[in-house]
Amino acid sequence: MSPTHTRVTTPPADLDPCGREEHPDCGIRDVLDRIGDKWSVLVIVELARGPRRFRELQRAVDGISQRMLTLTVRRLERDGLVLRTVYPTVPAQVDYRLTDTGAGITHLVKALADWSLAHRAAIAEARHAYDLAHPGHDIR
Amino acid sequence: MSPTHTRVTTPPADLDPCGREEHPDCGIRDVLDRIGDKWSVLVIVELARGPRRFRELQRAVDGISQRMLTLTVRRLERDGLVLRTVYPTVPAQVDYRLTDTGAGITHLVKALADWSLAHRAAIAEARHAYDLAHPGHDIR
DNA sequence: CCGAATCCCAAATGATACTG
DNA sequence: CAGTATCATTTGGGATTCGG
Repeated sequence: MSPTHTRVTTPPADLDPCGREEHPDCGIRDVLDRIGDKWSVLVIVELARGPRRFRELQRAVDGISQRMLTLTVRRLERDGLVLRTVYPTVPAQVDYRLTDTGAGITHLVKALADWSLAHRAAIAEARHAYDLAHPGHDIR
Repeated sequence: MSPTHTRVTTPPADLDPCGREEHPDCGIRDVLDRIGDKWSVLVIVELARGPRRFRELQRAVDGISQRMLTLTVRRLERDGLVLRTVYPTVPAQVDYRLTDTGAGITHLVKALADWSLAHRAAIAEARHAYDLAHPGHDIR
């Protein structure tokens, strides 16, 4: 039959913009603002393999500009995920390593990567089908 | 001694842009491009609580514009994470729900949220300390 | 080697008005 | 209600140059 229930949800979404009850909306924004950018995760992944110097990181991440690497590691340092150590040699030498907190995030990253690999094919297929069904409809 | 190798980077970055060896870099980019934007995760979280109509979603997510909600759900639909159903009533009625694939991603999101909540305080503190130690140094 | 400073472009998002 | 169309703005990020 047809849906007879008129009111559907319409909860008081005004109060408490964060997560009332138990759903985790708000916390999520926090993480995503931190690792959702273009490079942070890749840097974390590389650092998860061991301490790295600046140039090593730049070579490993492949494609990152000097400016973005600087910004990325600085933000990670600011959030306490990465420890930055400067050796007053000449020329300068700086190494980066994950803090304990930063190391903990690698588990999440791993889970993300696993899920992605597991569903990559399905997603690609869905996209292909969508694009066939909606020619000229550009939403990218 | 000094580094005798003159050439610095400029490697054949064209070949194998993805991850050689076994590290999962590439897959990660895939997921992040999908859920790393400003709204996708919030929409997914809301849909995880049950099917929603367009307006319901907009009210629930709180802050999202009509335009961005449209774009977000369209992309999720394209990737096969969300199923969009149009009822040819008047006025129009459309509902959105997670596909099985989309539902599976909620576990990741949950893990992300949990981690975030668990470390939120530590991160806030780290930021505060950093900002105190680096006054006027804006890296946001 | 490790950055900071500057300039500039492209993409993401927001605001607003209009429509079936 | 559920969008589409435009325009304005903000943001992310690349290229280049300079300095310790």
